[in-house]
Amino acid sequence: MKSETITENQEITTAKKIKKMFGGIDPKNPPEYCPIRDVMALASDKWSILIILYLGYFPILRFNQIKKKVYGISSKVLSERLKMLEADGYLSRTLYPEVPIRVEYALTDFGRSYLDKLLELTEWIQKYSDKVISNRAAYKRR
Amino acid sequence: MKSETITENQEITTAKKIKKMFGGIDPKNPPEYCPIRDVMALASDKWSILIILYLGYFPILRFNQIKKKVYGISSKVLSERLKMLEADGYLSRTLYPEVPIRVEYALTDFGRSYLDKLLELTEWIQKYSDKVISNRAAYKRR
DNA sequence: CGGCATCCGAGTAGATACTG
DNA sequence: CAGTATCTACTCGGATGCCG
Repeated sequence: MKSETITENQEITTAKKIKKMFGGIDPKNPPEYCPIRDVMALASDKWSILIILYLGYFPILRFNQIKKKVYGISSKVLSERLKMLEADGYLSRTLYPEVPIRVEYALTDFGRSYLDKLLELTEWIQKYSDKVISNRAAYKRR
Repeated sequence: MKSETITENQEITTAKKIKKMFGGIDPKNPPEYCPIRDVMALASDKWSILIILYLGYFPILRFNQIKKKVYGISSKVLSERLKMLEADGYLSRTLYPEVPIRVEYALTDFGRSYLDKLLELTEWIQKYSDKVISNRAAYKRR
């Protein structure tokens, strides 16, 4: 049957992708360290995502501007995340030694390319989040 | 200039996507609760991701099979994640009342559609994880 | 086999205060 | 303004033991 064949092909493609990935993502080799997990940890962190999204929308932002926009984040966590995101190459930090001091953050090209991927995922999640929430509510009621 | 125009268009498209999203993702309204963050929290959790990837590759898995594959996860955390992922609709849980009991987990259609999105992101991360790790090392050396 | 209950330790986030 | 320092609170994960 036609639709089954398509489905099967789709599954085979998916399986190939996953197989290719498990070389890197499978934490069994080495068991103690997996770079992909490590990179994912920062990149999928809730604060990181919001910071990257806001810098995608407002190309240049200063520390306290980000802090206001990313509702609920503390100075401590924000400065930690900014430092890590800079270290990993997602964003740039430019210091202007004026008085008072001015620091500007912006996405790098690399950061923008990640933003594109991220947007695809968050769009999907946005599209289905209501469904997920209602799934969850229905499950609780059982 | 041509390349600038393309870049600008790309930025405008990105900005539109983000703007559309901020209606849902911006935690300011309501400040106390954002469904997208909530859904993301589970969906981007490192254990959840590994579980979904393995179920993408092996269509049906039992509890202890998953536990062996997802290296390092404890029974407690695995059963928590499975319950949450089932509640949110990503996977199905089928109990066979034999002795000893048998329980099988599989992705739902919804779970598979999420897997597709997830693979796009993890492929990107896999592609660039070396770069990120070396970025990070270079940053530390400064 | 497939969990759940309990306890405990580590790490992380938040609040607050302070500084170049 | 852009952080850092310190302390506390609390969540989360791991270990263990038990049960249907």
